[in-house]
Amino acid sequence: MSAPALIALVDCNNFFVSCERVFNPLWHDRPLVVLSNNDGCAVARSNEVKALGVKMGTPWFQMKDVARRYGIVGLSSNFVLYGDMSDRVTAVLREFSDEVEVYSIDESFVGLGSACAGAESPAATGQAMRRRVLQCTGLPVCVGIAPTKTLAKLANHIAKTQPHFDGVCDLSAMTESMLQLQLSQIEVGEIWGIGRRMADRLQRLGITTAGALRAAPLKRLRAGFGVVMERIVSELRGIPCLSLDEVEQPRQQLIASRSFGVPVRTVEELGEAISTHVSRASERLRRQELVCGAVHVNIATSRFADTERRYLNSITVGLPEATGDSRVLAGAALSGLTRIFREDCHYKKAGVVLLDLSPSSVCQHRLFNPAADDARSAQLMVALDAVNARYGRDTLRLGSAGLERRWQGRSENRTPRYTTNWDELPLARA
DNA sequence: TCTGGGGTCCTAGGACCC
DNA sequence: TCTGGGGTCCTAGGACCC
Repeated sequence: MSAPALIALVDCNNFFVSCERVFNPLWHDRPLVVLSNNDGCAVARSNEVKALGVKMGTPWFQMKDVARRYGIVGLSSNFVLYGDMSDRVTAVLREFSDEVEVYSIDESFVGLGSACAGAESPAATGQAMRRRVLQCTGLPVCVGIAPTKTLAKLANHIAKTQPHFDGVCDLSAMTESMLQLQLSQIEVGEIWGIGRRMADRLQRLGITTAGALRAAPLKRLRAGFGVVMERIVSELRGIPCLSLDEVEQPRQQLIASRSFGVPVRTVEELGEAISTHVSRASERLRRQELVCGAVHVNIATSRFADTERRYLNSITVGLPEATGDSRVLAGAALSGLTRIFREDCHYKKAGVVLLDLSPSSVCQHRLFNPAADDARSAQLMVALDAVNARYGRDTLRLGSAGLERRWQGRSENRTPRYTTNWDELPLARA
C-alpha cells in the first residue's frame, strides 16, 4: 500500500486585517481590528492587537480605552472585498493542484498528490504556495501539511505559532517522537472539532493535550463522546476519515439575520424588518440558483438586555411549492410572524403590542437543490406543513421549554428564563 | 449608548406504522 | 392486572466551525 496522499491547509494570516492592509499601506505598522456589523465587536485582529490580549469578539466599546492608549485603529468590515480577495487566493492555489476544497473565506485544503510532482519536498511546495499567494494577492499565508485534515489544521497552527518553521509545517516529515512532542505541547481545545465543552470534559478525564488525546483508548472515547470524537482521534493517528471535497455542495440553509441597532417597538416595524431580511435572503438564494421549501422566522430580545424576562419565539412555515420568489417568501415569513402573535392571548386582547425591548430577528430558509431529488423535497415540504397544521402553538411551546432548560443549564448564578407569554413581558401598552 | 453573522453535522426521543 | 418489538421519519437541541 502506498503512503496516504498529503493534504495542505493553507490559511491566510489575520485575513480581514491583511486584506485591509493590502489596500492601505499606512496600516501596515498600526495595530488594527476589523469590526463586525454595526461596528459591534472585533472579528479580526492584527498581531499587535493579539499581543495586547484583546480577544476575538471583544465589543469595540469595551476596548476603547486600550485602543486610545495603543492607537488601535478600528475598521468597519467590507465583506465584498474579502470575498473577492478570497477568490484570488483560491485561483492561485488551483495553479498548484486540481484538488482544492475552499473550506472558509480564509482557508482551503489542497490535495498535494499532483502539486508535489517535481518538487524537492512537500514543504518546498508549501513555501512555493506562500510566495506565489503573496506575490499575486499581497496576502501572507501559512501552510500545514499532513496525511489528514485534522493533522493539517494542527500543522498550520504550529506553522503560525513557531516562527522557526517559516510559515510551513509538514508533520509527515517528522519522526514519531518529534510528532508526539509537538502534539503534547498543544492544548486539546486547539484541535479542530474540539470546542469548549468537549475540551472541558476531556480535561476532567485528564486528557489535556492533542498528544494525550491521540494516545487515549478509541473505544472508550467513542462510547463516551460519540462518532465525531472517534473520527477526530482516528484523524490524529493519521487515518483519514474526512475526505477532500473539491466540489462545492449547495447550501442546505441560508440565513439573513441582524441585530437591531435601536429598540424595535411595534409589530409593524418588526414586519418591515422581516421583509427586508427576506429580500436580502432571496437575492442570495437566486444568485446561488436555489429555491427554498420552508421559511423559518425567529425573533428574540437582546441577549444582553438586563431584564428578568427575555422573549424568544420562532416558527417554520412550509411552502406548498419550493420557490425563490421573494414576494411568496415574504408572505410566508409575515404569516409566520402573524401566527406567532395571534397565538398570544395578550396580543389578541390589546390589539397592538409594543415591545419595549431590543429584539433581534432571524429569517432562515431551508433550501432544496432543484437539480436534486424532487420527490424528497416535496415530501419534506409537505411534512413541514403537516407538522405546523397538527401541532400549531404546541410546537412553539415545546421549543420554548427546551430553550428554557438550555438557558438554565448554562447560567450558574442567575436563571432568567425565556418566556413565550406576552403577559410576562414588561410591555408598553398602546 | 454601543455586545456579529453566518454555517454544518449528530443524536435523542416522539409520532407513527406494521 | 396485563402493558411486543422493530422500523422509519421528523424535530429540537447540542455541539462544533469560521
